[in-house]
Amino acid sequence: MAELTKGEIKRNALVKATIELVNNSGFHAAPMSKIAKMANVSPATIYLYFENKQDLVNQVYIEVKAAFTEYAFETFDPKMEVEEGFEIIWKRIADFKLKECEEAMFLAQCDNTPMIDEPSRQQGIKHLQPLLDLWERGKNEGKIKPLSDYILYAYSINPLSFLMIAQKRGGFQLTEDHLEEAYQSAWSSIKK
Amino acid sequence: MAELTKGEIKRNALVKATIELVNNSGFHAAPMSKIAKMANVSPATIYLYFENKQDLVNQVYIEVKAAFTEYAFETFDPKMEVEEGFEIIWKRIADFKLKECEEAMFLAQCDNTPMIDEPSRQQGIKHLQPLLDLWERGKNEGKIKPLSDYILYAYSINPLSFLMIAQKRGGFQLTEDHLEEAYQSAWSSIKK
DNA sequence: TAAAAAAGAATGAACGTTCATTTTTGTTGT
DNA sequence: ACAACAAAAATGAACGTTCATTCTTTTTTA
Repeated sequence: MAELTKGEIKRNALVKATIELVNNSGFHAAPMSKIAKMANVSPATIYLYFENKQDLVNQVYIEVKAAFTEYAFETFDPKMEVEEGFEIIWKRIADFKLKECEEAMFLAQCDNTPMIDEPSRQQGIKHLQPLLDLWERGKNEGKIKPLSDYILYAYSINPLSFLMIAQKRGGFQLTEDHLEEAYQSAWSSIKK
Repeated sequence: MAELTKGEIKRNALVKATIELVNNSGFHAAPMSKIAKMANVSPATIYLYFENKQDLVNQVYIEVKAAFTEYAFETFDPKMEVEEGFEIIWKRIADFKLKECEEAMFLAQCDNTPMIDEPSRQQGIKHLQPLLDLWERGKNEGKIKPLSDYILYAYSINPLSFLMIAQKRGGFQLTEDHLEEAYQSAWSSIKK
């Protein structure tokens, strides 16, 4: 286990509390006082680690996004065949969205609102490069449709966000079978 | 043109102002005073038309959602063949998301945050029934994959939301060609 | 001219942030 | 090993502001 200083522990608690509260109530109903209480910390302590509320959510966003992409590419190797690489990345992303549901919900909310300021959002996008490179190669090898990265993402990766939210809100249970179906849909919409 | 009473005009201005402000700043930075100012109305006047702020966004959500689905199904007829029906609905939805960008952005934000309370959200879902019925028929006729409605929606309709936001945020221009490609991706991921 | 609609100013609560203190930590001299 | 103490971390209370909402008055409508 990594050695965590007392400060890091407190900071992590604040990050976790922010995610949980923003997920369940939204930015507008996640006051600093509640975040502090949930992290067992004084409101004033937050300002030892973050400049202000905006800085807090920006930093949480960047960190969660980084954790997400690190997880997504962990078992991927750029030397893999395009088909195998895509399947591995896709399934890691699916894993993350279903297992680290809180984090993924937070990202979805950030990506669909003006909650995060633009520089932080840009920062979050950079990490996706390995997937874009893989697609580039897939297009060159004639294995992937010659579409814009935005369209490829919209039809292969992004649907997972919708399914995750549907699952979280109830009324839909995403089983292993569903996952395999979803993967087939994803691949069939981008493969040549 | 429909005859609008003075009250209806004021109410519409409030709805429009709410959409614009929430889109650009988020719920947390869209105070009643600004909404009122943008609608050229006194803050107190808002309370003649809406109970409170939550009621305001709930009502806006329900109305925009209703306008969206009315537009989506306007040229659709349940007697159509499944393929034709789907294409027509899909393209109407695409139209709406690209032309009525403000309204569509607002819906995307509502659908991905706890901004709207649960009853209002349920209310908004109901309108999609014609599409679900079409899919049901498509499955029975062996034209559409026997997948959960959630997965069908995630892979055929929802990607449009992602593309719309990407377009709005810049860096991506959704041309007519792109649209046709997107439609083909949508159809190929749900057709049997 | 009465009723309805609208306005601006007022109100109290809640919020983000800061301040004055206290507590904890780590270092030094014995 | 430990007392003394300075620096850092953390706190609860307090501050000024902003917000949603209401109240009283004025304007518009019928």
